[in-house]
Amino acid sequence: MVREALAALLSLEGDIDVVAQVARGDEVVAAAQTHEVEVALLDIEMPGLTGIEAAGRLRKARPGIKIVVLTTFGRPGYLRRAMESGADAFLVKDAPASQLAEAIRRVLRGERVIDPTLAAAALAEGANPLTSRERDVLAAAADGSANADIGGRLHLSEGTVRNYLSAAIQKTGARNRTEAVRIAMEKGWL
Amino acid sequence: MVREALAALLSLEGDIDVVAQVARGDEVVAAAQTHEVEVALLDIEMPGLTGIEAAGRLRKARPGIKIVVLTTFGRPGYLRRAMESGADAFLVKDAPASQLAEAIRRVLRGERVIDPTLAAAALAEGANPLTSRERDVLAAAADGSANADIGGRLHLSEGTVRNYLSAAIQKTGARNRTEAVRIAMEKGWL
DNA sequence: GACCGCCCATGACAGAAGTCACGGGCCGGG
DNA sequence: CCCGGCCCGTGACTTCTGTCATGGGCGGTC
Repeated sequence: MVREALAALLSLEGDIDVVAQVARGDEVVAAAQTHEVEVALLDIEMPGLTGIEAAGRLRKARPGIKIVVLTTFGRPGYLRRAMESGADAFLVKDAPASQLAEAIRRVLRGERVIDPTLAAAALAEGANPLTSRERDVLAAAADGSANADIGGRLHLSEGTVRNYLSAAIQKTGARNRTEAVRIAMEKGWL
Repeated sequence: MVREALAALLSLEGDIDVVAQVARGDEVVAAAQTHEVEVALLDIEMPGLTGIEAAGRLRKARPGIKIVVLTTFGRPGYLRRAMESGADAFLVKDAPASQLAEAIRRVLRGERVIDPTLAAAALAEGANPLTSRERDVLAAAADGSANADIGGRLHLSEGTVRNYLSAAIQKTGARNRTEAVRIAMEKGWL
């Protein structure tokens, strides 16, 4: 519904045509192959593939297409990963609607468009301090699984899970796993 | 942005006029007083007041206005509470856009509009089994606070917090507080 | 008045979580 | 080659969680 509404909004702009829409991240590249696309507008939260992953694949498959990433959550880590995946613009959904069409026009002129507040936050925070395994374990702990379950799922001993979680708790500055998950989520580290 | 886009979408329908928009739940009633409103379209996740709370106040202040509740999350508990607050329709955002205008027309004809799948889920699940205090404690535990912190915030002893949490864990069928929070959230019990 | 459910509390106990020290293997950089 | 970081593991220890039994007070209902 939101996608169709945004499409309607963009269609009202005289200089913008919506040539294709897909509901899933893993349908993005295929749609970009079969239509004349100048700009792709991607949401991060999508079934199939996230918008960030889709951006990376689209960049590889069709480097000429400009990419605008749109998301509900202005998490600095999202911004960082989106830009690393080749996005040309990064917008949050609570920005005014006028910025959307404007961002599309600007990326077509070769500019990069980023919310300045978010850019500052991303820079201030530095890179993701979690190692690959720490992220895995923390993500597995997010749903409330016990250490033994996580170990089983990731083929690790229970003690190792404890150690990784302890490290993640230290690095996030949290006081337990639940807080660590929340903080890592907010920063976009997961 | 989403709100403006939905407004644009609805404006394209010949028989619908968007006469007012607000960004916060606590501005809904005031806007309904100063405009000629037949139908109010409310999102649940809003700053200030939730759409459900806003629906209740609007129903009291202006009983004649039809209320359509729109939400990202199709949680049965949301549906239940929305209907109890006097909503005439309940839609999820991942429904096709055409349903939105259609729902507005139907509530104006006096009908109630509810996603049948969601209605079945709400009925199958029964009412919220958590007591008021269990909800309070569970909500306070959601961010990862320790029992002692929760007790301090809610003016309870640590042991009492433990007891309420234990009860909530039983009732949700969870195996620890984190899972209990997740389940209660999914069902819309918080 | 007896009963029930909710509220709040205490104490005891088993188990899970979190910290710390320590070890080995692997790989890349100076 | 040595060092550092990441990976994976063990063992010991403290603290926090979760469960259970048990109690009193309060408000409803039959």
